[in-house]
Amino acid sequence: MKTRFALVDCNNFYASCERVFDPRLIGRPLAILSNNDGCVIARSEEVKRLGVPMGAPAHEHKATFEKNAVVVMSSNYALYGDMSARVMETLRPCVPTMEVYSIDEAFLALEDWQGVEFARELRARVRQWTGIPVSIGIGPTKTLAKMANRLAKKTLELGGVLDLETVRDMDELLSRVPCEDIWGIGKRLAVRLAAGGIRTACDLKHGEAAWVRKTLGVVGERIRLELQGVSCLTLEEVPAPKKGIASAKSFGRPVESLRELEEALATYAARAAEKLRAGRLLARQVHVFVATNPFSARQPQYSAGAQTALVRPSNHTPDLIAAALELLREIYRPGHQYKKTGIFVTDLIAESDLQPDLFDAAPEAAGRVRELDQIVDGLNRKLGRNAIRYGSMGVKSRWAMRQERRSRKFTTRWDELPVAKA
DNA sequence: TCTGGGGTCCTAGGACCC
DNA sequence: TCTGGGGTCCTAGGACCC
Repeated sequence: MKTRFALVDCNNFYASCERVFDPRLIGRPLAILSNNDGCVIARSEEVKRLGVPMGAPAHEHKATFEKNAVVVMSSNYALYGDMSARVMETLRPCVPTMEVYSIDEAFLALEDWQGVEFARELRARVRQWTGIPVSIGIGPTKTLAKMANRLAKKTLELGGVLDLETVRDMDELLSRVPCEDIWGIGKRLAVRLAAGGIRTACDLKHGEAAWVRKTLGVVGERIRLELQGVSCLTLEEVPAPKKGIASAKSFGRPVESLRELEEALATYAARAAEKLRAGRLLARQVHVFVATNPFSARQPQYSAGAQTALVRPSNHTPDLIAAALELLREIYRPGHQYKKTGIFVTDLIAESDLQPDLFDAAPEAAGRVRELDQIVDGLNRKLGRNAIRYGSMGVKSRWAMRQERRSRKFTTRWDELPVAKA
């Protein structure tokens, strides 16, 4: 039995989520912005056709947006995360195994009989159950399934589905795919390949093994084999345990005072602690960084980081805040216009793997600490993020990111449910 | 004026050990 | 006066992904 992979990818995912809950957006050009309303991170087809590239700074395209009546929205991750879960749960029972690859993509392992017909039905089912349109690419390796998916999305006549088994001349097809469109090859590697005369997926597939290995390392060699149909990347059904958890954000406006940096960093540290607890993990290392705005050429630049080990692995909010603020005071230099700060916790272990320590607080005290965290998490889930917070996180948050046009949390908060009028 | 956030994997080089 | 080589672990930096 030969293995075949399908890649299911939601079309313009964030834009599609918004359209499910506001049908007036259907057919209108729609752009979704990153945190801080900074970059364009999702575009409806209409916006793609206007030539606004992925990741473009929003302010550079303001005129295009105005001229074409583009609806511009802030991103709403609570909504997208929940819609993603619905899509994944729709797919899961239809195949023997699957890997959730990102918020809007899943690799499926297919049985022999599952081909174009199956993919069409699956596509219709996801559309009907969740409102989200998807494209499906099928191939003998993950890299080829990914490529099939891109082509399915781009070629309207295919109806959103392409199985490479139905393609007669693979080399002809591969010769129309430039290297930088191959999964795993970015701009830099494409330049290196071009220096050796390799410009298309077909060139790479037939490239000389030793040269590819030397130029791109094992990563490139794997891709070359995958293009030949030799599967090197397996389906990761169970997600690998996390190695680190980050929480970092740019400010809505520049920040100079230590006091405000501390508030922001304490807020991110609390968020990191919350994520640790959600995954039943403890961190041993805490890294902190600050940076000025790298795009601001006229201002003096400063960026710095520092790290420390916690006395005992922890996911308790005050522990992380204390460690983070101490590091911040080490690296803070007055007189700079800071744009960003963040925390990164690493060296993670499962709560259940913690070795008891001779000097640990009495068990009942540790239990109370855990209970306090659980109460805070519970209230914040119910009342909204940071409804209950530590004093060091501040109240006014003048540094908070901009999010001027966010839709409601239609599916995850009772008080933001959509209202239907009959 | 305005340029995201959260991850992964690989490699090279240094420290250290035997 | 002579002064190895192989293995492992760690870290920083680069490249990629969505």
